[in-house]
Amino acid sequence: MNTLVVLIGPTAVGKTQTSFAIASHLQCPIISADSRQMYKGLEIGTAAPTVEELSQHKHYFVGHLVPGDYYSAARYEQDVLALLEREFPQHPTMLLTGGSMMYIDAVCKGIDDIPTVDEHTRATIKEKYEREGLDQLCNELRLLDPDYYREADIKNPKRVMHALEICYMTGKPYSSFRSGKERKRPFRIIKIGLVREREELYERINRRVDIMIEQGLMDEAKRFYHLRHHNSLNTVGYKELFNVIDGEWELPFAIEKIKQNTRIYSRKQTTWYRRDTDIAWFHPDETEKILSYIDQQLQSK
RNA sequence: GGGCAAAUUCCAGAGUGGCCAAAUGGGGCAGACUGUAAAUCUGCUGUCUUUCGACUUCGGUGGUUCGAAUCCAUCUUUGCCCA
Repeated sequence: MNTLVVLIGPTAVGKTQTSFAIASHLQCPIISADSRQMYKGLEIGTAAPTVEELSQHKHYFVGHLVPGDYYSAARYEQDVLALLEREFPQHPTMLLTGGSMMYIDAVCKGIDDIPTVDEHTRATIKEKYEREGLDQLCNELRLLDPDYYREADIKNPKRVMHALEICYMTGKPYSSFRSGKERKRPFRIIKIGLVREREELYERINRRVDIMIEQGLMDEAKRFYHLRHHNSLNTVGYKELFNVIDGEWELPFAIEKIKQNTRIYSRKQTTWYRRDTDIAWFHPDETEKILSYIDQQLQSK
């Protein structure tokens, strides 16, 4: 049976190094599950694999987009499934790794088939929100999709707007597209999680941010300043430096903020993964243990 | 040496007699998550208790008052000003 090994863990925990060890062991390419490393040009701020690392291990979904390109978890799901179909004949065991929780869940559990919102609808709802406010959008949602309204996070503008976008565009309630059902995959999934003591992780985060600055994160941010309103640049490490460019923040303050926001991000990832009981947890230093765990899982059944 | 101002819960900072365990922001913690998710949003944040509630807090001490973070005295510390 074909197998997808999924390596997850909070940012800066050490996924990259471990992924190389696993990829070498399994002799397979690496599928990145990082929603920001996909964008070309953001290498420093997203701690993307280096050119050298890329030459040693074949990677998919690194730098294949340009900041400003539209992408989503649903597209990622499709793209990865298509890739796996192509790769499994040569590599019956594949490795997926990254920190984008929803992307990983989209691959492992599937995501409902909801139409992609067109530009026009998106602009219409956005304008409506800005002009009439969230309450008005909620009122409308209650009429158009009472089922979703009941369970929706109605304080979250993004959720409310998206539901309305779908209602407007399709003429059907958003909830009619939502099954919430987990998809069965035609391959086995082995989930490996990496953890460190919080203090240890924070030290690594702080150190990594300092290194990013030394490597020229500021230049990278300057290069993409003109695209700062795109979601791909609404990213820890860039948004803070944009404030420096705007003259609102001093650099040292921005650096502290990057560290802090990265710590917050790592905690959010941990919260997400905590409820996933399929994950086997290891310390990143336990490479041998991880490899033998994978072997053992591969041999079973 | 003299004068003035200030000391508030992790931090900043409101509060000037009861509606104050004390606004608001930051930070911290926990959580949600189906379409640009490194996004977006929520809750908690003195102690004990499931709730009701009880108890201890607003630099120290001592007063005034039915009642004080708020008023008075004094002490300590800090800042500013005059020497």
